Amino acid sequence: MTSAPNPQRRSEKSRQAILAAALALSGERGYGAVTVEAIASRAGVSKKTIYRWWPTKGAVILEALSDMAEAATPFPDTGDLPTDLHTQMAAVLDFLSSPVTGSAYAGLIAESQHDPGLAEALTAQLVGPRVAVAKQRLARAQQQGQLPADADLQLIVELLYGPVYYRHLLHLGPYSRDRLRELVDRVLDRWS
Amino acid sequence: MTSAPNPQRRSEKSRQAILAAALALSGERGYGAVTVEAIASRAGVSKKTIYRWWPTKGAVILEALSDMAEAATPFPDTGDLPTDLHTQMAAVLDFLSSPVTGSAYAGLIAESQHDPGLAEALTAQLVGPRVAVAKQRLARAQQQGQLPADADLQLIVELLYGPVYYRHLLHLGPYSRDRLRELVDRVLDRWS
Amino acid sequence: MTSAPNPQRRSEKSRQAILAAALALSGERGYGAVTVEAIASRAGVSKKTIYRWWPTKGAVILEALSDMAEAATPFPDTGDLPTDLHTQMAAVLDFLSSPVTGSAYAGLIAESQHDPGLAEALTAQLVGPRVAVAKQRLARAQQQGQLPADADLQLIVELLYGPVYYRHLLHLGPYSRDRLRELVDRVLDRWS
Amino acid sequence: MTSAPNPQRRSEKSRQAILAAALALSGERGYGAVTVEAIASRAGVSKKTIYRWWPTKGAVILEALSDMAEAATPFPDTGDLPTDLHTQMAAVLDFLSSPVTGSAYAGLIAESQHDPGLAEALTAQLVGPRVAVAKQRLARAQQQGQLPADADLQLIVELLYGPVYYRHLLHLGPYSRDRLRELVDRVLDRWS
DNA sequence: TCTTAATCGAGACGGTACGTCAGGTCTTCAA
DNA sequence: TTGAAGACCTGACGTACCGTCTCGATTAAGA
Repeated sequence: MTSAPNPQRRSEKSRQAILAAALALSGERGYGAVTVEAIASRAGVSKKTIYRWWPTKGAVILEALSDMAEAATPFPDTGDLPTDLHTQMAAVLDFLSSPVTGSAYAGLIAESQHDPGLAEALTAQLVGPRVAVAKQRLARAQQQGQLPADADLQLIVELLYGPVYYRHLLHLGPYSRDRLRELVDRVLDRWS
Repeated sequence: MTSAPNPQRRSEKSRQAILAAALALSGERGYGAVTVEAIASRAGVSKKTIYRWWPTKGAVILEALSDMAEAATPFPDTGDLPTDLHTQMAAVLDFLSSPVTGSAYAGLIAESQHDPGLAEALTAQLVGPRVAVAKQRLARAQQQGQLPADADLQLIVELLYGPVYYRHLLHLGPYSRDRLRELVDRVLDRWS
Repeated sequence: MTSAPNPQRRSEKSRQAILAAALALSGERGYGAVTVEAIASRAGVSKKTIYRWWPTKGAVILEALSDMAEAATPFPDTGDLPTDLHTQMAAVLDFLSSPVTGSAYAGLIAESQHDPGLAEALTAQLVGPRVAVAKQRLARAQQQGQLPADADLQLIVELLYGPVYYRHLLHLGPYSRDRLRELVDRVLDRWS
Repeated sequence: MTSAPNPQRRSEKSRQAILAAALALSGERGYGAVTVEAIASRAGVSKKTIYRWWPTKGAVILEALSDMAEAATPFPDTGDLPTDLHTQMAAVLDFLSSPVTGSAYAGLIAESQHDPGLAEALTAQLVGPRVAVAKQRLARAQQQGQLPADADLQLIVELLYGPVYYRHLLHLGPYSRDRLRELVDRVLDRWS
């Protein structure tokens, strides 16, 4: 997706400016305002430079979000499984609700509906890794006997994240911290 | 959304042609090919006629899907709660997976990310009603003692539909009928 | 041009309103604002009614101008040829320069460049009759010996009106009364 | 009118194609067929490119005609004033009557009736220069004593060109070469 | 240190679709 | 049976972005 013809001479300054401009536009004026031309103009960069390094404006947004997500809290392991899950999901919720990243992420999911390549990159770079660490945490809990050996980890993950994304993408409003805790407890209930 | 200034003399023939053309385009060439110009051309209708009755191509698609959904199976009540839920959710799943309605529905959710008016209409006309009948079925089960009196029906609904939408919108592949049954059983298990 | 399919039941009130609206629009907002829709709206009349009686907006304007021109001063005969010519030409000049009729007339000539039917009607109904009376006046002067028997009356008319239209249509500003008098004298001078 | 924001990198090939397409359309199917879309389509050019360099289709036609007119015969000076005038006016007449330029020029004058900017550009670029050289020729004749010192050159020009435009724009048919000669002789008669 | 080749900004280019406007035809309903 | 109202198809308008492309100017290698 973010293939680079020859990354040696790539201008890091331009790259930063482009990613920042894309996020800023999305945050300030909505994902609809994110346009290659608008990004170029705001970043003080030519369109050619963007197309040289990214195939799509979606790829730009994805890279911007990936950069941010990497910096965000990794999955904690305090020994208390429900609390750890709640901590991590709260981070995801903040990501979805933040004025900066929220519309960008929602727009990205939206755009991935018509762009298979973007869809793949999105799961590979943004969603997949986070799901993977969640599963790892659950597997560890399973090894420690906090979850039955035959617990279906994939289903647990879907029961946890599904409702969060569902509410967000259908504009039903985000979960409160308390409600999120309730969700986690209820899902783990019969497994723990 | 789909407000009509003066629907008295509206041409029903044109309306049908437009909705059919929109769905057909989406099914055959993807949501990206759904364009006001393309709809007009295929429906043998002028763009003006579309803009007269719908504010957005999204509103056209929404109306087309609403028309279809109304005709689809209503929520059954056989007395067997898990089976009834499974039946209804399978209908939703088919709606999401069908080559005809699938890309249209996904595209609609996508577009609603940048269009608040469309988002509202989407929940009001398409999602809301179906969630409402699901809740009614659950409430009836509750009255009959199949669910505890303090069960959180809203949470149940989200645990059921959340994963389905989640998998669909993040392109993780649809549930099989068996897997769907497992999901229903697992969720209800928590309140038995 | 202004043919009437069935003039029996034609509403004189509507006719007046339409002609007045057309002239008013042209005078107030320029010929470009003269639109069948605008005329209909301002005259409180349906488009159909206009199309029933006139083939073109140009025909409407033409009829409006013809009505006015008929009411204007006929060609005088005081015995003094240069003065009579000057009087008549001043009337034409006023017609061209008036805020009410000016842009309408210019627009009509303009439109006649792409509409042969309108062009024919324009000369037949508006220009032709006025040229004819001018020629009649010149012929009378010729009979009375004020012009040589072999004077080319057609050429005289063209030398008189040509410059007036030329200046007007090429936006060189209208003649002053004095300058107009000079023109008449100079032209007649050639045949004295 | 035909101002260029930054003409350095303007594509001369596109410019030529656009001007040629505009003239061809006007010649083949009349000025009414001259449409920005039709020009773009025939010239193999995007509409944006036309709008980038010209404000109006009229401006395109004007530039096309200016290019042609520049290439046409300059005002001759054989020493014989009437003949020189006749030569030059015959060129104008051909311009007006040619199937290629005729309808374009007439349409241009027509359009200038509702477009003040175009009107100005028309006189500045097309009409003005040609009138100026005519006046220069007359002034030279005046210095050589072929015309009286107090001859009104402006009026002479109007008496010469006025009738030509008058007949053309009111669709009275063009002058024959002989008739044109007659006109010139008659106008110069009392001044020479 | 100096070349030299890729990258940079700028923005013109051929396109597609947008949403609007006017033209001219046709249907419905009240008078 | 007319006329006001206005829906309808057509086609052009002028604009916004798309993704590609040439320009010089800059810049960071490798010679």
